[in-house]
Amino acid sequence: MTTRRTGLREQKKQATRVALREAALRLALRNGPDNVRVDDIAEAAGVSPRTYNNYFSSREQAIVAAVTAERESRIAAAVAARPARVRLADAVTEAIVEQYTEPRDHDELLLITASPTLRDAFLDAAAAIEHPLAAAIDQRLGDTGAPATATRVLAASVTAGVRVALQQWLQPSAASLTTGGLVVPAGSLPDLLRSALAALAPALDAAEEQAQQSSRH
Amino acid sequence: MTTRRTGLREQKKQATRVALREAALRLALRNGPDNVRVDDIAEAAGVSPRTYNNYFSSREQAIVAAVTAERESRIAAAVAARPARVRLADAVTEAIVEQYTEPRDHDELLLITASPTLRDAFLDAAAAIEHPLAAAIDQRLGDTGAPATATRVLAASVTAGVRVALQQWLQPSAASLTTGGLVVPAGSLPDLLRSALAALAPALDAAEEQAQQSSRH
DNA sequence: ACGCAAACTTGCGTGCACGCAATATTTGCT
DNA sequence: AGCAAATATTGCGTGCACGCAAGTTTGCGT
Repeated sequence: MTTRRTGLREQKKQATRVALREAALRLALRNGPDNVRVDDIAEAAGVSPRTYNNYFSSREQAIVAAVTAERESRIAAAVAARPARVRLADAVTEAIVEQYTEPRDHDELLLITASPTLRDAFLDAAAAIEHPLAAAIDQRLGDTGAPATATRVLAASVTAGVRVALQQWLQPSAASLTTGGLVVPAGSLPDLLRSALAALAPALDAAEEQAQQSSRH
Repeated sequence: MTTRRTGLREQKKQATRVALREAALRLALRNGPDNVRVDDIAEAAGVSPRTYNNYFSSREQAIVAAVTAERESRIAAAVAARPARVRLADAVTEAIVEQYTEPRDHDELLLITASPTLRDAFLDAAAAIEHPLAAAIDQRLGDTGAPATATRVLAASVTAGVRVALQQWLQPSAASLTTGGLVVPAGSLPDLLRSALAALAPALDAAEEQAQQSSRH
């Protein structure tokens, strides 16, 4: 019920998708991120180069997909899993922090930090949480099926907040400059996420409030 | 004082930049958006194809740049121009609505609506308001020079809200579906922008409140 | 069991983005 | 004015994304 669609076909598709992203990661770790051609990945996964682009629309996408895996759906599930009485803002924040805190292999993160191109692809991949998140938020308030504008904006904003936090985290820790004030960019990812999303809590609260008002008839 | 940097060199750069984007727009209008090769644009602007990519990093970018022009800086200026006592949320919202309402030629917008690739490029271009916006917001509250995390998140969220509004506006007006509820996607751009940004007003209010508290010593 | 239709893969061709190194132009300085 | 450093332009070469039109596999109804 998670994937829908028929059986054997989809199975094979997922298989090649996994094969591709694992091959991509393995080669990137072995040869360095810039010394991996998409032909190599395709060959290592046993498909044609053209097929690679039927699965991933850029060279970097497969590599970060291997690290990111199915984070999007797990975040949405984590939001849905929180008890209905916790604040929406807290549910979202903690679900995100939880999914970004899990003990990821550090080799892979170093790999991503290495190449600017990979960093960008990583940030782009994080944007994939937007739609699942919108669905989860929509379900928590009203669940109107058709996600209202406010819901979409909130999901997009949370996604943007996550991006900002990740940017600060990946920042090459540019030290204090001539501006005088120290910018304190570095920090632990959970802290960065929490303080980024804190700025959006009032908006989430307001939406929740409004949904509760219109539900009690 | 707007651009800094020395004189004649920068002048020529801006000239070719304008030449490129105007050539791009003209050719796109004449031949249709998909029948314009970057070599054509470069030739029409009197530079080498390689130089084109020193100015624009994608084929579509020059076309949308011709329509978008300097909207980013104008939005930032419009935010700064509002009197200091209007709510931050209102200042931002109205500045954005104002800049997106100006009587743009409709031929150009039809052009963008035509090709999916151009639509994407247009949405990407809208994201360029994020940094100017962050600067403007930062100036309005505290003006700490080093934009705080909250400021960056708010600017990113507003940008995301604008993107959602533009998406709804550009939507091919998919009519009501089997879901039963009509989604009412279409509408005037100002309305869409206002209702999208309304969802973020509480967050902007909260940030403003907090800035005022810490400023009164 | 058979066969058709839908979905997936593949090769090919085209246009594109961009690193690199050579060349040309502008700038600031004396 | 003249020169050296900084900065822009250009051609070239490589790898990549993707539309298209075969060929191949899978699913499903009868």
